[in-house]
Amino acid sequence: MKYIDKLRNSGLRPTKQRLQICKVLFDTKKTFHFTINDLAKKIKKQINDNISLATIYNTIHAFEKKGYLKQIPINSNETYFDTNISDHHHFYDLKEERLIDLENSDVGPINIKKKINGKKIKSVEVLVKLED
Amino acid sequence: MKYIDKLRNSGLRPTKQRLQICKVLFDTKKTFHFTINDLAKKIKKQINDNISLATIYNTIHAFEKKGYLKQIPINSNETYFDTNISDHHHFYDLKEERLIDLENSDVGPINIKKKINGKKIKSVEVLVKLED
DNA sequence: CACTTATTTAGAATCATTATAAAGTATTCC
DNA sequence: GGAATACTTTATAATGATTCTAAATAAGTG
Repeated sequence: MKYIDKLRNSGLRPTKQRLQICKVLFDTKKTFHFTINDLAKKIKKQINDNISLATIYNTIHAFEKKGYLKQIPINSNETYFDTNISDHHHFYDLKEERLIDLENSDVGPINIKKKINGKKIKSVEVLVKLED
Repeated sequence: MKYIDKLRNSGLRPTKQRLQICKVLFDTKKTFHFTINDLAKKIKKQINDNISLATIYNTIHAFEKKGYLKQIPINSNETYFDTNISDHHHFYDLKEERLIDLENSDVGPINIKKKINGKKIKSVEVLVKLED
């Protein structure tokens, strides 16, 4: 029922589909990275039920807007999301096309000295590209 | 003739189209960010000649592979490129969907403490998202 | 339960990017 | 210079992720 409350509290109706997606995304101790395509496969495997692709897109975007997911800035034809919404960074292994978490403690503090008038910093994200 | 040599030296034939694209990209003191669509418009305006979109894609990818351009990691439906290939970072103004350079001196040194076995760091890129 | 509003859905539409394959151009070697 | 070869360009088609549409369904409210 924790997901029912979570959804209700953010103004999202707790539908069967959203609850199933919550389960796949958040019913695990480990956080993970995924694309919509990854997620669709995972859903198909874990729940014995079909959720329309459009619904997966809608839900992921709603969750991202509510702050339950983060997009990872990376150049790829697919959009990557992260269930780890804490302030942290990523390695990207160019050869294996794989994202690896960098804990905040793995990166020294980042000091942005420049200011832009009337703008606030919303996030600071570091992408470290790896090669062999 | 500098572009002819530049291209030849990297194993690319100096074709008319590539030279024209070089002119648009590199014949200016200022570096800039662009998408393929931006660039196509710029080419149309600056040279009175048509270059096929396929050629623009081919050329930009060739230039990126040779290190004359960098892709900017950002979530957008279009790929952003940068003629500034030096080690530097970006602000991204979410509202105006605009990229702004952060000189290396605007960002304190970034210390990546974690190591991945057998992998070398190729680049470290910081994206600072701005909101109002 | 009736009513309003949000959500789901299949399929179509969109749009950036990549593939194709034929015509054109640069390079090489004589 | 003039083949022969290899690389490029090009228009167009294909691909593939994402978004749109509009009808059907489900949730919230009184």
